[in-house]
Amino acid sequence: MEIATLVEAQEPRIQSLARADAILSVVMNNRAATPLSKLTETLNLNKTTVFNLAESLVVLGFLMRTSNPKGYKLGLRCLELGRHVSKNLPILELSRPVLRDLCQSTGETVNLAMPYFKEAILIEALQSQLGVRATAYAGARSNYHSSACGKVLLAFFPDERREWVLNNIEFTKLTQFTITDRGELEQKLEEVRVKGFATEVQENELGASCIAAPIFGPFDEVVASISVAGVVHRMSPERIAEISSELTEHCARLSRELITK
Amino acid sequence: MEIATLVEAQEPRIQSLARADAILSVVMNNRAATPLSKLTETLNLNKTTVFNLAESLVVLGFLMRTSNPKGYKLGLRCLELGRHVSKNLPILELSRPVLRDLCQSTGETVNLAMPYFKEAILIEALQSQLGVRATAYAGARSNYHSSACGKVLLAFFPDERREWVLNNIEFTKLTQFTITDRGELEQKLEEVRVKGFATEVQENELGASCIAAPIFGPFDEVVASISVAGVVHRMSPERIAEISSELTEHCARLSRELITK
DNA sequence: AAAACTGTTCTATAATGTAAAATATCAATG
DNA sequence: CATTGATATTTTACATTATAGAACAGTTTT
Repeated sequence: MEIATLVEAQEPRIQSLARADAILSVVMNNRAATPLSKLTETLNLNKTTVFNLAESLVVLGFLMRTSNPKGYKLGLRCLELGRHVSKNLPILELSRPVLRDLCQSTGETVNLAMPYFKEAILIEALQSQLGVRATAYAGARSNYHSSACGKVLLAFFPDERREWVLNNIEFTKLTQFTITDRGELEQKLEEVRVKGFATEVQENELGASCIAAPIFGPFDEVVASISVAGVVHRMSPERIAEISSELTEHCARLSRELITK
Repeated sequence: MEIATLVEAQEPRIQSLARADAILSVVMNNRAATPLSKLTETLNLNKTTVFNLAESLVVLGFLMRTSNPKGYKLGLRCLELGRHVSKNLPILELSRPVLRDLCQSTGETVNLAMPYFKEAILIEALQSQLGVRATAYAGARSNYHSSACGKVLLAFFPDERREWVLNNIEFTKLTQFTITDRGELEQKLEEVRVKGFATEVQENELGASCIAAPIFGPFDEVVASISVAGVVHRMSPERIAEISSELTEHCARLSRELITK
């Protein structure tokens, strides 16, 4: 089977890189500074191993040491690299004005997402100015099975890639409305392809509702999606229809612009 | 409040991490996608070594493979980590409105910088709306000896750290006005400490001029600096005086807010 | 069609990363 | 203020892993 040769299914060839990356993940997911002890126990690795890796990451700028409380947190090298990525993402530059427009016209939170490994990742997130709003932040990951922006991406992936994702993700139940059955999800994805956009009502988070449309690249591949997220009671069927038509229009234009670039 | 320190002088303990980081640097500094061959020749490493490292970085998301032209570019994992850093930098959140204010009131480009290793790094950069403007982008590094935001940081570092920087940086001559003599720079830094802010006139780039003031943390350590950069002919002595007083005021307030956090 | 170039796989080996033990540092408690 | 316990480093020896050479495959150039 060729599925095994998908880049994403492979194991990293260099062990220490995989471990260093795991350290960064743990540090990232810890609100407070992460002490060495916590790292070793979560990663189940030898003290010295983690210590040497972490200290190297400090020297390289990926981690910083904090002294009160003693531990590690993410360093400025991450920021440097991250900024370079966003600076060189044509889709991001291209869609920024669109995101602003949408945020303005709908008053809701607007996100730009791209496919990652087993999740989508938010590249940009403009917060609604309303008091009660969907909260999202750039850099956050978004489930393929429960979020609107994830579902559009998944729906329009080439079959092989969609298969791979469906085979590899866990259908985590986030609310009572989350789709946890693969067959059911595949059916919904078919609908998404027909309609040209995806919706999600409290499947990801209670009280929140979301609409998303796809952006295609020069080879007709989905490269990103834009989503509008709001509080569920503001999202009447009429409003959803309204927003989705505005959204799909914008996304279609962005796709065209991407092709001519 | 936690204070973070940089361990700058040491070598990374894990070779493969150092090499992976070097790969990321090369890829970052290449405008176009970087092919394997270019990586191996710039790093002077064996083909296979670089290949294994790079492929691992792909699997982990730090790099992406491009097919036209064939090569590597930075991946979304960098973005994910970078966003997490900025999301958790209190100084950034705190100063964002100040940066906006300054950008509005002066009409010039405004930057927030933090100390990195042998350079400062721009955490945020708000571009002036004027046609002719100083260009800067978040994630970019800024020299300690030639930029205003670098010089303020350096000026207010504890002696030991300033010593370390002065001993380790190269005084690269960027324009005919760049200070390339250590003694001269140290004298200027003394002035900076007396005045409370730093200026720079075409030392970094011909035609550009810059003013910067320091932000202090809870232990009276410089943690960041804000700079206002503009085209040199717009920066008359009077205007510099004007801007610097506004700037130092803002920075002093930010310092106070940081202390009480 | 051949040659030159770039990227990838295979394999042996030495160097590197690893982990155990020893030491040091710090915090908490009697 | 000593004593214990917890956490963080350093040292050291060894085994595994990363490495590089060689062979192979896949492209592009001539």
